[in-house]
Amino acid sequence: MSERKQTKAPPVMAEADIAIVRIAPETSFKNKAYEALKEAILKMDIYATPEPVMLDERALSERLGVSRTPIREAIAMLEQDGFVKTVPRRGIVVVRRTKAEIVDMIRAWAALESMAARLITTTARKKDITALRDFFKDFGKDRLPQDHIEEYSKANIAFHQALISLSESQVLVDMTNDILLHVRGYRQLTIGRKDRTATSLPEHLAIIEALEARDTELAEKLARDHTLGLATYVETHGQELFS
Amino acid sequence: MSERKQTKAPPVMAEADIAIVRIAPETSFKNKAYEALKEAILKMDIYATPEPVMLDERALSERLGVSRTPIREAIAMLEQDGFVKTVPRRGIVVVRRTKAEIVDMIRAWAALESMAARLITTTARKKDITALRDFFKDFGKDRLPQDHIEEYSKANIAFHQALISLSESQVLVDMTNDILLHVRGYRQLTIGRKDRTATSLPEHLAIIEALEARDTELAEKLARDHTLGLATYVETHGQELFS
DNA sequence: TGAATATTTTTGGCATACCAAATACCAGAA
DNA sequence: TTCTGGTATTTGGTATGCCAAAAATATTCA
Repeated sequence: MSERKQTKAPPVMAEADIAIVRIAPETSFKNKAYEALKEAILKMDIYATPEPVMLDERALSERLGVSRTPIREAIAMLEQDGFVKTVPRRGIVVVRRTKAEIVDMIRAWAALESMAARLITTTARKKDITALRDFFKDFGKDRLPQDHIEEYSKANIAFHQALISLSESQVLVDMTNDILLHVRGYRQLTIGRKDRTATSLPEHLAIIEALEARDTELAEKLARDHTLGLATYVETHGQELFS
Repeated sequence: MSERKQTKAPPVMAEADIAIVRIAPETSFKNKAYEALKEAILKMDIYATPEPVMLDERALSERLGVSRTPIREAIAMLEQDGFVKTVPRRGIVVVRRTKAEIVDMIRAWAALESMAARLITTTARKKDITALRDFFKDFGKDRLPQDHIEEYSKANIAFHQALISLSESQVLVDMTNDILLHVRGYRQLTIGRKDRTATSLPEHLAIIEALEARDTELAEKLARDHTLGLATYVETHGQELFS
């Protein structure tokens, strides 16, 4: 069946062979609204005000220039993600996580990253592991992380994401990214990262070394303890912000 | 402010004290549809047929006796869960996971349960840990698990869920339950559980013992390896079912 | 007869209108 | 002034109708 069509009209097929990649399915308003709202929620500082942050369907639909229907579908999606919660006849409130939830999420993250490390020791290529050092090539004894916090913080997150990607497990990548999205806005987390920059770099390098040495147990342990350390920091120093 | 109201009109307040429990918020059609569709999807055997399973909005709305609007919102939610995928102008297809995805999910599960075990060794009460044995009290040398597979399988799942609950981390509980929902339908998983019943029980008991001994590292390792064993089984014996 | 083409049907996307519950607001009574 | 009742408004929930793209079907022409 298929070969007949292929060999049929060469001149005509020629233009069909050109990079037609099933063009952008022109994302629907629903998805556009979802992305827009998600970005807006992640951008705002949820923990800045004592009053709960509310969303209004009609206002949003007017704001984004679409009807309420796609907006409502987008909100249903965000609710599944755990970013908002709609209360019938009351409104849509942006979810604020408690300190305990944040700590729990970081622990889950530690578990997943630890598993990623384990997998990496058995499957990743040497060169890919070594490449992880590049994220920190701009830091050293002459250029301390704690003196360039913003820059180091970005390298830090990039490193963790690259690390997990090396596991070649899309599930682990997706789950940890999800967690990161929920946790990023928590102020104490950022502070925790800053306070820990001094010990952070050596720990990262130790993890890389264990991975290169294919020391499964050690890599797993180091990765776990590193992130678990952040959890402990937040648990100890973080204060409960409004309920 | 508050005490004044309390001491004001006793006779009137008397009737207000009657069990008024903020009646059931009567779940919306959207949520009812979500639950109904989710259950239907989980109940059906996705991997039984080569052809993709499709859903039809209009058919569903007629079937459930509601309009398309709540149906569409429910489907948007299910899509976030990863149970279905809607293709514009094509239809809504029930997602079928590949063997690799299933294996990855089981590995993530292993990571999370391992972390739960770790937490349990430091926080759970002795009696709660010991109570885990009850799930298997009906099995022993005189009544082997492999001779009562169905019964043991249920006890097995109940044990794992109870174990994770002991961590007192709602995040871990939710994440593992999610994974379980996605993985349960995969036939090779069930077969794997059956083939492994013989070694399963001793491994479970070993985990419980490590927990009771508050041996963090050991409990963590045993919990991890136990579930990782299932992942390996599926990876080795499971066959790719229709792409 | 077969393939290109026109037409009908199907299907998800979106806008709009209306409903009912919850709330906010306001006027009148104590 | 304060409390009570009632009314107007707000807000999420749902039903309907129409649109356009894609697929399925019918039709026409060589």
